[in-house]
Amino acid sequence: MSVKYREFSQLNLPSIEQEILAKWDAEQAFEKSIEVREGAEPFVFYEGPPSANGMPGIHHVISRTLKDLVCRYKTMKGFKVSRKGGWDTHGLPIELGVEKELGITKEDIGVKISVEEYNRKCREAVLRYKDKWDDITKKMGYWVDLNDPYITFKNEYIETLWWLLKQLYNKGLLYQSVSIQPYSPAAGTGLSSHELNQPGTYKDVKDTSAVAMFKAVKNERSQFLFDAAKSEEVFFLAWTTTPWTLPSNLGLTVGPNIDYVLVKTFNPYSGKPCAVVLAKALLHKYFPEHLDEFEEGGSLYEAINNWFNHDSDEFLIGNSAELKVAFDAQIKKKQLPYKIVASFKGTDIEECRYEQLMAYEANKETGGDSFRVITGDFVTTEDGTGIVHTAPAFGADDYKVGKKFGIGILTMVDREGKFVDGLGEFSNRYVKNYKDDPNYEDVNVDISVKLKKENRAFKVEKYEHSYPHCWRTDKPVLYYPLDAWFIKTTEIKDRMVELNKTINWKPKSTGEGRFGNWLENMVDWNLSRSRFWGTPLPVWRTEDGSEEICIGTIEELKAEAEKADKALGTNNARLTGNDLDLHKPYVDEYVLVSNSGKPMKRVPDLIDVWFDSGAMPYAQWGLDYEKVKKGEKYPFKLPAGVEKFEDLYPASFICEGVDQTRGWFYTLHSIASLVYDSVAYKTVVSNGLVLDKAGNKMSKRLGNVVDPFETIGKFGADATRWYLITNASPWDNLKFDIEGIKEVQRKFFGTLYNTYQFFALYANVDGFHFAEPDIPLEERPEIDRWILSSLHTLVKDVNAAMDDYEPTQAGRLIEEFVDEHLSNWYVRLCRRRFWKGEYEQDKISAYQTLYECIETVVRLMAPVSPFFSDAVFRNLNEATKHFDSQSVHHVDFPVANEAYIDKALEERMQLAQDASSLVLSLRKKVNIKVRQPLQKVMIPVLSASMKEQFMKVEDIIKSEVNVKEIEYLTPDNSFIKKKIKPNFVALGKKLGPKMKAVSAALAQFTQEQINQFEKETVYNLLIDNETVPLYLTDVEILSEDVPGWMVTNKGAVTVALDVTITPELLNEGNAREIVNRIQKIRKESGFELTDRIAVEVSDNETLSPSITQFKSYICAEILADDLDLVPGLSNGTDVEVNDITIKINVSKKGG
RNA sequence: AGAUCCGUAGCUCAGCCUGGUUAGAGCACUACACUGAUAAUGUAGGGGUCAGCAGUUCAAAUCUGCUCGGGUCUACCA
Repeated sequence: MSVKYREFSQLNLPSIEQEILAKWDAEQAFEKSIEVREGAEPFVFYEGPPSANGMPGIHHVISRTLKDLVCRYKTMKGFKVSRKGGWDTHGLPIELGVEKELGITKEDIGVKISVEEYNRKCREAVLRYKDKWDDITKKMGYWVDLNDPYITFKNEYIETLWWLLKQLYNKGLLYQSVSIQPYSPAAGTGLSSHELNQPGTYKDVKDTSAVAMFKAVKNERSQFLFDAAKSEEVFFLAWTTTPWTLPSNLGLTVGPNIDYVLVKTFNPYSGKPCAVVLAKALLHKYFPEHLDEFEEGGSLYEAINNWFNHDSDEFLIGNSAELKVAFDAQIKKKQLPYKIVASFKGTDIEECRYEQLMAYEANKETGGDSFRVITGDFVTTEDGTGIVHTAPAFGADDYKVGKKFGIGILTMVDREGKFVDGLGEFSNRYVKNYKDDPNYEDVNVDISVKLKKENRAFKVEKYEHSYPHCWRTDKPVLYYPLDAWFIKTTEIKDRMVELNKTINWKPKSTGEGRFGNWLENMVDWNLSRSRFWGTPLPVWRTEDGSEEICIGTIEELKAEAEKADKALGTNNARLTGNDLDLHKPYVDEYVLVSNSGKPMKRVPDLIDVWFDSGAMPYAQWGLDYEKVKKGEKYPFKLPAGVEKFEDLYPASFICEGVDQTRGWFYTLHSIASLVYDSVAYKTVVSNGLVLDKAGNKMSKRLGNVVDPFETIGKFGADATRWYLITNASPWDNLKFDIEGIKEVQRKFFGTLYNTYQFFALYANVDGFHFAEPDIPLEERPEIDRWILSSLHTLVKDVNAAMDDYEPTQAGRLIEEFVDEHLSNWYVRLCRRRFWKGEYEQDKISAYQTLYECIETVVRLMAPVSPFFSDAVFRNLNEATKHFDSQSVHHVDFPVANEAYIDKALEERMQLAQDASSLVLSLRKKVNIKVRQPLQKVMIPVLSASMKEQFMKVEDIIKSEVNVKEIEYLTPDNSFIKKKIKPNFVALGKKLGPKMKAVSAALAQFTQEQINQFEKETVYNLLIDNETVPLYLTDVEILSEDVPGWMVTNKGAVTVALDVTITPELLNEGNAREIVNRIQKIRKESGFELTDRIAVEVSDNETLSPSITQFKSYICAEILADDLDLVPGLSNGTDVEVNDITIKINVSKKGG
């Protein structure tokens, strides 16, 4: 039984992957990877459902690679990792897609197309690209169960959502209220934040803004203002960019800790004296810092100053025509004379009252205790006056603060965007030009003019700001109170913050910053959506809203439906058959009956699709009626082989793009917190975006989208995955560049491939099958022990990185090992061991060592690059049967054996590498090729342990750089020149400020001083007339030079090379050259590695002595039985050795 | 506007948490070498105001603050 290691014909990752894919299919490798862990501790993974109505992009490949590699890793670590796929099927993008396809808009639904038909189209559209998704999933090697995915539009799924909603309803956490939402009067519909975030919706527009004057009512609370002003009129200044909201004004909000001032001044339009309140910080927005041309001591100055201090509003200037002219000029220049007469905090004017600014018939009744000064944290002093005009109907902040203080609500604008009746001259006018009326006159201007005339405007100007517009009509949006259903997340905000602290966020900052911050500023979750294709809210109500029911299951719906049929004679029965559908329009046809016998209809709302996905931990399994009836905590179906829901919940790990922070991550977290007082996931990885190579976001519009099918087809999933993972941390944005994949393919996979091919080539020749028992570590040569030590260090580090969800680090470590250690040092130095000599201990040790390295590496990289690792693993394992497993994905992840790790050994190999590299660079400098042997290298060693370290790797250095001997120069040797420099870390702490002087003094040390220091181990340095004792640990002494030799150094390693070529050395060099030429001929002639040859060489006076002297060496190297010098040899190949041309004739023996 | 990440060689990234005096890799470029791993490999070279400014310190790419630039999310608010 001699199974050979399969050799690859070439490194073609895509074709290797196809082969492996076929095997996985045939062997059911994925299913088996879960089976082999049956009974093991579960590692719970949740798949964030993608929406299959768009094509998969390369950015999907990165997050799915992360998901996959963690799951594969955990599987190899012995966990049972079930992976149920899922599809997100509701939501606006799907509706928009269908509308685009049909060429219709929302208005057409119910007119040109029935809701039924529309929803049927949506249902068809949602899985349009499912095939493509399945295909990319398979091709990229993402192991997830696609046979039984959860689909959010299915009745079972929706039913579970209903059940969850009912839990919230029963806890009193689901309520209806008004909310201030973006609303497009032109389109007559509310807009979602998604719609508001469409490109181009925010436009810079110039609006008429006004600072209005709200007249304070004199009472106990405000008395101090009137006293300070010595006036009968005091005004609060408040700014608005939407004057049309002024008739709906009900309050003025100030910042509790903001400083305000009361200023005595004049109205800039009427010139009338007045006293106004505004934030101190914004004073100079309205009043000049210097009153130029308002001379001190002038008569106008006197008059106004007099007025400032006067205790009545009587206008002093009016008596003098001359002063009046000067005053008018002053006002016209907007150089308002003013005087601060009081300073106070926002809290000091809280609860002051003011007169309604624009009182009409329609806004008489306000439904609250209106026209008060209230406080809110959202007030800033960046703009306006620091006093916020508050119209609760038209701003989310306004609404919130208004509700808190009970100031009522007025909605003086109807849904078409025009003022209601009863607002005098403004009644029925559009607040913006919603109808494209060419004669539209801006009502905001008219309001401002009116305020000016009434002495109630302090400043009116055009103000440019960015304002949202409806993406469909291009008309400005307004914020408008609409009925909506909410989940009272704010009630458990503190608990959610607390639970969040137990979640392991990668990276940490997203959890603490972005997510933590979001939780801190949480508002109630607005569930309502006015759409057609989505999960309906399961609440039925009587017409007057006095009675309602929340339905939790299909059974409950059926029972209620039947009850209604009996009580009201309705025909619900037609809906409850087998084709029952919980979507619109069917669900809206149910009429249920209230306790008092009244009919109830479903409220029109659909729910936020984020609830769909956030509920997937529960809804993916569906409800188990038995458990529902028993009132179990987790009444969900369980898949085969799972005993309890706790084995499926919460997730050990989830992973999505960082854009899901306030999406899926949030909704999972809130539903789990609300319903189960639990986290939904213990670890969450949020990956960054994939940008194009210039750092731009990929978008269809820019045409810089990378097609994952093409990339994977061309370079392979493994190279793509490896590139995505190792190039940047998952949470950093990735600049995707095809060149990077090519590099990974060439450098990493190419090297590993070469290493394997090399191994297979010789192992097949020697018939190595790992049949022999493991050679004990201590019997293996130094270099074997070294690579094994490095390997186990690697295993340890990779385990640590993977456990910490740092696959980038893990991948980079593996790369470095394969390139630097395994290929570039171990294999290169050990090549001869594989093709020279008999099949005995040293050779077997080499095979065993290299085998272990390759096998371990492929197991380490299997999570990231599942295909190639499996291909190599299979090739190895088929020959050795090391593991009783077909696939690398069914075996355990390597565990480091500490006994193999020898840090001193790794260190000295580093010394050997450094020393070799230095000698090679010296050879290069003097142009002596490595094949030419040299006599001696001298290495200064600064300590006994350093010498010992070097001696252990001496042979390696000698053969690597082709020198005969190494001589060590000890510190007492006067031959080397030393250099001393401070040990900054140690000395810095000790000396502090004297550091600089000591450093300078050390630089001046002579060889004698250094030697003296070394001998006495202490040196008293005189710095600034102060003795500073230095010890050897305070400094570093390095050898710098060996006079008369070729010297170079790197760090602590210095080498000196004897470059003399003696005739003996030259002969040996020549012999090696000849070996080299003959090997070349062998190869060109296409001989087998094992073929024996006979060689004839033309006699030459320079080279023949070399050949004669090293004949046996040459013969051994080239597998020659005969080597003859033939004078005047005529046939054979011309070969040049050190500028001499000779002829060589090589013939195969026995052939 | 707020939060957050990022800014180091032409490009992609280490180093920063824990401050220490020649700031590293790979790619690309240039030159040379090697040729029984060969669609490989080695050696050498050029290439850096560590985004900028200020501070802390004997010492700052590293710690602090601010500014600028880029990305993302949230908001758009009088």
